[in-house]
Amino acid sequence: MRYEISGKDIILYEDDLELDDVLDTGQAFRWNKVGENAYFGYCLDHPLEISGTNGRFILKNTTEDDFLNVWVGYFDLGTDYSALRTLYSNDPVLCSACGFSRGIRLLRQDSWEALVSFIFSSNNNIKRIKGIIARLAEHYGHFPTASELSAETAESLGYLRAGFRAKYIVDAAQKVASKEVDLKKAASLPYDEARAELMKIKGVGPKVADCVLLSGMYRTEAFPLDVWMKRVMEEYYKDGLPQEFYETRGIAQLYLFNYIRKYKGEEK
DNA sequence: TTCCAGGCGTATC
DNA sequence: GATACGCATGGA
Repeated sequence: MRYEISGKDIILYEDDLELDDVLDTGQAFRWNKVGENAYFGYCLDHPLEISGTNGRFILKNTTEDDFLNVWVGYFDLGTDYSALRTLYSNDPVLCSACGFSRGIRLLRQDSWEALVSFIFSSNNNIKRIKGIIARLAEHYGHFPTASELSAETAESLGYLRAGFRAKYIVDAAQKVASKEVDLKKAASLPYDEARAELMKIKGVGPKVADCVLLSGMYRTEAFPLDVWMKRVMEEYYKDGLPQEFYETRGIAQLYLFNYIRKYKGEEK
């Protein structure tokens, strides 16, 4: 990663990044495509318009402070994804998946934002998830805190059209606001304990907990198994994923998920 | 009309 | 602990 300041913009040079691979693949739900290789979206309440491809990107109207304090972390620019793909290339299936979408990275999201987002993702599709979250942030004028949402009820959240998930959001907000579930502490617990802690929240099962751990707490050993990944495991990894990938299997999952969803999704 | 969507809670065995 | 089933909503 290398960058330079150009007027009010930041120019970012990063070979292992494509915006379509990270911002439009179901990792984060607050980005909208505003042109070819161009997106507008948010990390919590930090807005960003970013565009570019093939190793060169422009972060429009971004200060160096915001770049270093928010976006370097968000896009995980301190991690060498070429080295990860070299590791994964020891496995034939992962090797294909890495070649299929080279620009994938793990977005390091805020844990609360990730928790809310992935509760909404349950038995839902990406388009609707994005709509629900957009209505929520628009209603408050910012991404609401747990404390703000803890005063809501399933009924008062009716405008979200979130269906049965509204009551889960209220439960999450109340438990996080009261520290009954302490997201900060959970982030540093051993994996199994952290997962169990998150699953105290109604609407958070194994899959949502793993998504929050991976995307919201940068626990790369978390390995979300959704319907698509279950197909991958049945088809290619009947004996489980090779142990050598354990520590970063969550990132391996991103490549595999994107591969199966696009490749197999278009097949049927 | 029916089915499905990055699952989960509940009931039942 | 494993396995069915319902669940809000909206698009295909």
